[in-house]
Amino acid sequence: MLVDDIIREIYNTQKFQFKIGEISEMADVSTRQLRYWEKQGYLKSNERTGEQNARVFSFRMYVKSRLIKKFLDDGFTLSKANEKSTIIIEEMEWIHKFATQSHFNLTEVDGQKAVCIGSLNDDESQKIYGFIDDDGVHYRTKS
DNA sequence: CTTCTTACA
DNA sequence: TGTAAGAA
Repeated sequence: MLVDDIIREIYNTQKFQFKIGEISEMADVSTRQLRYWEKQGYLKSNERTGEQNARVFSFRMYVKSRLIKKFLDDGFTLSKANEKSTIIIEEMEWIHKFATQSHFNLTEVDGQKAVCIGSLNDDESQKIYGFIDDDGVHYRTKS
């Protein structure tokens, strides 16, 4: 399975806080592994909650456990799987920050949200805008 | 039924 | 890593 497919699969999830059993089921990883990965510092759980001091994992940790699982399946060692997963998580965070902090680039064109990519010359009508819908991303000038 | 820790195969 | 035990 491709990383992009996993990301897409993950973002269809609605819930954003999970118990270890839920992470285990969703990411297809044993609870034993999850506890071990946490002990190694590959995963971090939030403040323990409830009577049994049960771990609570964030959505990000679900993403990471799912990625580690993918790389383990690909034959990487746990240590390497963690490194590769960490890089992807960091990239995702960077992109998320970029997107959420780039409001100054967001405009409305023809009633649709769009981001100005720039223009090939000084002509305002030549500015290229990026749009996104269910079919994906596409670019065009103002109509 | 779930999770926790510890210990052993 | 799996599994079992006893406790919460």
